[in-house]
Amino acid sequence: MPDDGKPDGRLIDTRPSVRPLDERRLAVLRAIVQDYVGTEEPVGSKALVERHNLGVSPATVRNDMSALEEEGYIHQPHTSAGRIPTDKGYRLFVDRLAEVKPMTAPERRAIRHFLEGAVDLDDVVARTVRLLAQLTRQVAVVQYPSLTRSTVRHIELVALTPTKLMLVLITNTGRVEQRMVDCPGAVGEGLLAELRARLNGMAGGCRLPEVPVILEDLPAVFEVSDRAAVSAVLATLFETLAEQNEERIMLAGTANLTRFGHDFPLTIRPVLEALEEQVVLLRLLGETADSEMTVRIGHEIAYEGLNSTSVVSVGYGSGDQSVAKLGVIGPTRMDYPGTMGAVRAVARYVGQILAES
Amino acid sequence: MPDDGKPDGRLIDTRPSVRPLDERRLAVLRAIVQDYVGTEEPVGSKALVERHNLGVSPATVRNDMSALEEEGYIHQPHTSAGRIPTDKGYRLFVDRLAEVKPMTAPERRAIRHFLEGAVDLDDVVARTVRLLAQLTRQVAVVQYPSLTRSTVRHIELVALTPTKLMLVLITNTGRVEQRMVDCPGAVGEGLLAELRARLNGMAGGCRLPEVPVILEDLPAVFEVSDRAAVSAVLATLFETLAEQNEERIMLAGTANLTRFGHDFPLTIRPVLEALEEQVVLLRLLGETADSEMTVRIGHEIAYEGLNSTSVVSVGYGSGDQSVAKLGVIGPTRMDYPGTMGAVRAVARYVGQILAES
DNA sequence: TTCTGGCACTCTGCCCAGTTGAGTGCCAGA
DNA sequence: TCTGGCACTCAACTGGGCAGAGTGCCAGAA
Repeated sequence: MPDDGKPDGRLIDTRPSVRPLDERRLAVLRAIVQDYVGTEEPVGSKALVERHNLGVSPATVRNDMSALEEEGYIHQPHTSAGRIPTDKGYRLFVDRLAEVKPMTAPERRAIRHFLEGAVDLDDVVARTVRLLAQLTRQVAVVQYPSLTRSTVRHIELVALTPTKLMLVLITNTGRVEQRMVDCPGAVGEGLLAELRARLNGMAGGCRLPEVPVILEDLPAVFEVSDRAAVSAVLATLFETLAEQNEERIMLAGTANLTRFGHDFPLTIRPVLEALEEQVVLLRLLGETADSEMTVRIGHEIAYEGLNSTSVVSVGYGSGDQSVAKLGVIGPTRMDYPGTMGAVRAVARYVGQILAES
Repeated sequence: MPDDGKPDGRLIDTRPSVRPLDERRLAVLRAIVQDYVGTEEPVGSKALVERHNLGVSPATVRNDMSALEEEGYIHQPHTSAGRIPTDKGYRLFVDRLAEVKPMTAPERRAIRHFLEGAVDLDDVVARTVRLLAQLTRQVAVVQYPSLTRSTVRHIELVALTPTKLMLVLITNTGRVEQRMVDCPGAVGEGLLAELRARLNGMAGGCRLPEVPVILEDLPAVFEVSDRAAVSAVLATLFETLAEQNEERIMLAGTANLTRFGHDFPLTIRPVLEALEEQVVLLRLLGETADSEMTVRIGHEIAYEGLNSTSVVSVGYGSGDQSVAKLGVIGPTRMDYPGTMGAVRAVARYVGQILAES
């Protein structure tokens, strides 16, 4: 059989549906995605050869389209209409056809400058999310640096009344959590000072999840009469640490949803609903790979209301390690290279800003 | 002239445009508002007499409508269509024709129960705003108890490094603000303790805006060598107090915007944009009267993007005095009595919850 | 084998005219 | 002052016809 001559014959191809897509077909798919993203209208063979110089005639492109449709990469709303990429088509585009489009130097300067103006953690997050929304013209989501990854900078105890303490936990990312503690008996200033010193001595600099383990035996160090109070404080502290679900998220750019498509109310409603559910957003970001950028397209997203959207997300961190995630939510029909470029750039700069402060 | 017999003749009427509207006309206006709010469609004379038993014929109602239109209370999208209330019409409806619809007993119980489950201030606000959005099926806004009205419960200073302090301000409403302070020189533990004691002694229990006045001369009490550090701390404290624009707001129910009307994208876009501007929302709530419920309708709202909406807002507080505002934003075509009832009820219960905690 | 030009076909979208029906304004009479 | 009747207006719907974009297929060229 003449097949033998081909280096990538069927038998050794591990990507079964890819083989029939030779270079030109991929180029056609890329062109379709690009055009559709631009015009928001099904794209036909003639328009395609006019805008991109593919070097072949519309008829040829039609054949390729036919094949692409066969494979499920594009789809036709009705006979005698142009083609629209499917989720699978976008996936292929993102994986093999698109380059992340880097920000230009002036853009990068602007990002950096804007973020540097922040005065505290809240402001950093607020600025980041606004910036991201503006750059991508989509909905941006930024998660506050998470408790699990960060370390204890300081633990403070304040006596409000003899039996009522306030516990303040400060992390290296600048986050502050405070709780009230009701102690079973009066707590003297001496005990308070000792407890404060020991807490900071033992737990200072530690990762938050490790703190309970480290402090486990602390009550034993104190006088029997004081142990109840110490335990109460510890219990509250551990509770604070454990409440990881208290992770906060900030959102911006919801007005951009209005640029979603023509069939508004139906599409936009579930998205708005999803955006109000912190849980959904957290899960969305939680599924992001730690190191590299994650793109989820349409039905790849577990949450049903977001099935007509795509999510581009990435971790960001103050050092080499990521402490939280951020991302963008937009229509599946979005400018992936541009969006990915913006997301990556913003994540990098927030990381730098956090590391500096 | 025969006019003399009428007790409310022109000369003593201080509401010029109201006189010609006798009882029945007002009833017609009320009926129009009610129907339009329900159906979202222009309401005609025939439908009106069918649904409400006005005791007169459609022709009569038509005359009344004509008069109402003359006065600017209703308006016709085009000849041979029904009538729609104008902003002025809604205004009259709210002022003179509508009763605030009280919540039913089970509803009140549910509200109370739901709010009682809150664990801290954040949670109270979060629950309140969700509840309000759900009850009214509109966009709800709740302002965090404001700094200006609240008092100092405690001020804490924590040395992070010899020259870097952390200042924590705790208010009686449970709100906590923290700032970093860079001191010009090292701050000893003794100085820190004295400063802490004096700050709390002098400012504890005071209203926040009064604090700067009270502490103005504090540096003079300390050794000359320490004054720079004290001043630095005070500067940061005053800054924190002054940042009233840092007032926070929580939002819920934006998905309800999709029920806004048919002409979506145009209406909803500016609203979403407005909702992302904390400043706009704060001003909106800021214009709320302290004690009573405020209703602003359509063009009565200063911000242009919200000209097709109405805002129902009211202050709430932990005691007799209001410490913050909350409210609802919806289409001018909204159920005013019901919305006002819900807003009032929720405000009352949040107040109670805050007072208890 | 692959590409190309040509051709017939299929749809949607748009325009146009005609019809329907809700709703009005006005008027004369109770 | 209210009512019934009547003519009028205008948006919304309907159906037919037309234009245009796009396809699929086929026979012939490279």
